[in-house]
Amino acid sequence: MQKPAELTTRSESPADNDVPPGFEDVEVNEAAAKLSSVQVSEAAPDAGDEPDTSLKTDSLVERDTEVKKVLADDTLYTSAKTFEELGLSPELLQGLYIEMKFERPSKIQAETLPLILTPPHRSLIAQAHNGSGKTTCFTLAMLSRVDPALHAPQALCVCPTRELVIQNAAVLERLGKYSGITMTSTAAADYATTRRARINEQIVVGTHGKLRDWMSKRVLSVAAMKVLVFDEADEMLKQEGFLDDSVRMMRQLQAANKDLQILLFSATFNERVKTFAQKAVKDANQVFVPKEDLSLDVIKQYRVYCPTSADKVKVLRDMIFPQCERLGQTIIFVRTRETARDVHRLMESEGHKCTSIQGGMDHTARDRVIREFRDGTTKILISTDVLSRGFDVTQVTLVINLDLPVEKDVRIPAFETYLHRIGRSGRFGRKGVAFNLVTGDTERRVIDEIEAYFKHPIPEVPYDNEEEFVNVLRRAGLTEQEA
DNA sequence: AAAAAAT
Repeated sequence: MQKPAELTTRSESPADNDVPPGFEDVEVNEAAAKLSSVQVSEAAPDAGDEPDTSLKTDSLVERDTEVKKVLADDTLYTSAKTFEELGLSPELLQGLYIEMKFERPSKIQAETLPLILTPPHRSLIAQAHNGSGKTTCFTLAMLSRVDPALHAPQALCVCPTRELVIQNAAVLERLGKYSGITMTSTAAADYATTRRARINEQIVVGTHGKLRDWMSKRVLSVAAMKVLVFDEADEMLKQEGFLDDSVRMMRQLQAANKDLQILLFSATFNERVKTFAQKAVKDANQVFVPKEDLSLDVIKQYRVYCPTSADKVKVLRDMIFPQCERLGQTIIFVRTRETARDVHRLMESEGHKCTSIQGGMDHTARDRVIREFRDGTTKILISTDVLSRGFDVTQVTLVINLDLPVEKDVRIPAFETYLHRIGRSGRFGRKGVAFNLVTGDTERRVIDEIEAYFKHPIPEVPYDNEEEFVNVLRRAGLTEQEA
């Protein structure tokens, strides 16, 4: 694993000082200087090979969490080893222990919760691995900061998809079960048409479109908002995506409350989005993970060269579907809505049971597909990138990229999307395998670039050798578990 | 011919 020497090297690497142009240089440089001084003093004992556990309260010295913290001021934060240390209410502790069955904070929770919950409640830009418990972080943050006596919306969580809204609302509901705190979501109700009164619920989860509608109709008041969370924040701040809506949302809430706490959470922040986020959210604390450390080792990744796209379907038919009863659950990602529909129809016509989901379907159909997949009725789900981020089904062990993740210009790899897609498997330390089906020179280049970007090998498996396929699945430990 | 998101 990681040698102490490498830790020291990393802590002094120039990457720590890569202040984005146009950003408030002074503050960041001060913070960076503070950061490196912390690291040097903590790295020093390693040189003598003398274990000094008393100093190792910071995750910076932990081997498997190479986080880089940049603090906005001198406030002293101690990472939390227990939930009790966080000063959470007894009701929230009950939610954690009884309802969620959590015992202690995960690493990202231990690091970020003190940053979020300690006055002056600074904003936070936080990067955390897929399945490392970041939903719990921002959910706890919202629940802790709400005033239960005030019956008005005080925390808002914005998500990129309806499915994520539903999922986050469910976590919120469970964690807040004993708190008496009220909540609603854009997927649960249509206030604009069904009721004229204002939203009284204390926490609101939603997608942009409907939130904007509610706010413009004054159904959702921003007057008492204290916390604004962006889940999948890099996606929410992407130039050609939700950027405009997200910025407008921030301005609107900040206009009502200049002390608004903004929390940006994602597993990925590329340099461009990171730079923008740092400019958009002033004086934020920051927690980042280098991209090389993000490609989770628990997920075995392979490439499968297929001569034609018909051979891709052949791989599904001959290798994947016959194994699916032994495999837990599988998500097959495709690039377009049309492909999702077509592949679904084709496989069904051949007698293979599966479902598909894409943004063109109506809400009730989407909800039904998700429900059936969650309860295990369906083993194989074909999906566009609507589910690439955040979707959490523990039983998913296999991810197939039938189309590689690419940008609008299909020659350009969508690196972040790749990481999010394969992260749908291997949830919470379970096993996971990802097969990338590759046809043609463009996709060949794309998978090579993805491999190089994350510095993580993606070895080849032949497309027409069933025995080899089964071996790969067995070696990964996927076929041991009987359905 | 990209997906995602309002009416």
